[in-house]
Amino acid sequence: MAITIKDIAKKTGYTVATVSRALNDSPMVSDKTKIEISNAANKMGYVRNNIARGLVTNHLTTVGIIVPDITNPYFPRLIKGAQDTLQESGYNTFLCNNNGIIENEVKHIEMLCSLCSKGIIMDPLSDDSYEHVRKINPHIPVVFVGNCPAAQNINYIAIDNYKGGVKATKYLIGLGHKKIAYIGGNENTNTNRARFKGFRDVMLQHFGTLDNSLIKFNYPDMSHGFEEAANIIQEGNIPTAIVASNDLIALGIIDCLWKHGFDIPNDISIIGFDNIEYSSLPGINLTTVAEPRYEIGAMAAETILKLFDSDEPLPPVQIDLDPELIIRKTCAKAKN
Amino acid sequence: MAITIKDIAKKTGYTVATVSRALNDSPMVSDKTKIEISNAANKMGYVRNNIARGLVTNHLTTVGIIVPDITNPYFPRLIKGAQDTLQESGYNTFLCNNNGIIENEVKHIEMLCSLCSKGIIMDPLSDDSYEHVRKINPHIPVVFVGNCPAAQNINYIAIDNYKGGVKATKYLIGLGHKKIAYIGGNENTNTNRARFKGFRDVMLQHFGTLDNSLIKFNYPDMSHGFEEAANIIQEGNIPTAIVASNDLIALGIIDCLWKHGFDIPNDISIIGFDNIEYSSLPGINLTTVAEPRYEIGAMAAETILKLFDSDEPLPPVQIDLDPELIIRKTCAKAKN
DNA sequence: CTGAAAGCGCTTACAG
DNA sequence: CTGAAAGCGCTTACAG
Repeated sequence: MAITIKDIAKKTGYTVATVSRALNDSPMVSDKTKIEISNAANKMGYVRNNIARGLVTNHLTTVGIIVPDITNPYFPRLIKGAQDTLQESGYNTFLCNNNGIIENEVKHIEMLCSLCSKGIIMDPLSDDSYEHVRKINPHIPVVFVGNCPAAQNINYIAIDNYKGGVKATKYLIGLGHKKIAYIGGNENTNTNRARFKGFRDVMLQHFGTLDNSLIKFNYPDMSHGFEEAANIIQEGNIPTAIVASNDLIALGIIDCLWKHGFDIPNDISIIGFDNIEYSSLPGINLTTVAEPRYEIGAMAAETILKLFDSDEPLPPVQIDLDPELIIRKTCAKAKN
Repeated sequence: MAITIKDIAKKTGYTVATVSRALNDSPMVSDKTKIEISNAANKMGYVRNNIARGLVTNHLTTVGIIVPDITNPYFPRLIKGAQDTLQESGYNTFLCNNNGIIENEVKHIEMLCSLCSKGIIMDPLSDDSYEHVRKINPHIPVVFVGNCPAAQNINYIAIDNYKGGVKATKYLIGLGHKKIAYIGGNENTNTNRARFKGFRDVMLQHFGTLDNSLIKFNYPDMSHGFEEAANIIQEGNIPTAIVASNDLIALGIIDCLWKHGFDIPNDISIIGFDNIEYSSLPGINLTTVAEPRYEIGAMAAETILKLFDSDEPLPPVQIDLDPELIIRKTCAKAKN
């Protein structure tokens, strides 16, 4: 159907070997021949079958990206950062969404390997994610983004989430808050544990105790942020400030508090995590701990590219970027 | 490196042909043999090389999705709709972002074809997009989403954008507005032309004339929406309402108007298009013309799946969904 | 600088 | 029900 190097060989009178070499700009073939062959190829509308090529070279210029949920605005920018960098080097990306379901994650790893992807960039769902990859393919380069499983010798690019939790909590305490709630996401991930640990350590250090009724965990999206805020309100033990483990949760909390007639920030202060685009929207103005997502994606891509190019195993790349506190309008001084 | 059917054949004593058949659950092989072989495969950690398989079957279970910009929240839900459906049928997706640049779109089409994708779902950048695909591959199934090139016999799933433009404009006129501005996106796309045409026809029909100084086109994102709103304000000819050709533009307009001290909706009403998630946010509450993006993605996937399954050419699938006006809080009656 | 040949991992008529 | 063989479209030592 499609035209192949065999067709070009027939047309030009060379063998497929020479055609292949010419098309790959091999130094072993004369310029004259290269020109002749590439002209014929263009004229005939040839497009290389990279699948066949991948079969013999044993890898494709394809890398897989696995994220939990592309509709969480956290991810598109990260993905774009990775794609822009990868594309410059001629790599294409398979994108997989697992919707937070571990079986899907495993299935995607398998599929990526079976499609001969050269590497995987992923935001892992659990501490076992690295093992899952290694069980399926002992050698494929992997770099984790945003979150990293608690494993040794892995590559990851993330922010220092513990420090972020500390920063957010200290900021609120500096504003005079004492009764601070925490609404977090999936506890299986290092990211969520670290953010919460930062919160907990600072609270313990300042007040010597933690009010467990003000600590909630749930799926990290708007509707569950809304739900947990409603739970807190219903339980009647109202905090003066809330730390949300991501902006989506924070948005859900804001929605809920507004619907219950609370004034933000005068009744309750809110701080989020991630600094997604919509947090800076007029009308939202969420104070948050920023994560440079585009850069994380780009750095992950650069890292995996380096792994591709190197013959020897490289020391693990483990980067904890400094989280930046973005002060907008959802936090105010505590009233006495 | 990885284990192949050859290894399994050696281990079990069958030939690769039988192993291949067994693994594909062919009716030509006995259950006993199937079990024996699949046990061995599992024990050995076999994962099928789909690249090799694709080479001989001449297609992979891969479909490409091409969109302008994944960070526009319009797309993630559409992509998810397509992916969820495709995944159920065992298809994986290549995702391509072209950032609105036509050369990138062409490059992506080539790459998808060279990687033997079985079909392409795309939001085209121009009327030529269909020809570009056909030039590279005369037969690959394509379905357009959201926007469709002005070509015959193509498959597309979209909303009736003309009707959407009409609805938005009539709603504003019903509220008593006369001086209505229009801030639109990329004029190369049918979508934008149709939305604007709806606006223009209604305005002409009601007022007999159009104020060209209140009509702007630019790249469809927040910052350019902001920019064009600023232009209108600076020119001093202030409208009482603005139609934005998408929600992102509307958000930029709102940001700009607020910064200039306007009250929305009392000074100026705003209506958008798309109903992205963030338009319903507390603090935003954008009135908009909804596009059921997840469903569009899912329908596109179903359509392409049908094309895969059919031997004869199918009549083109051309679906214009009815756009729904979502009334929230950014439009008010015009003051006299 | 070019060719002949083997092979990447799989599938699939053709035999038996 | 199973095997032997050809082939998918490409690349790459090995010769010359």
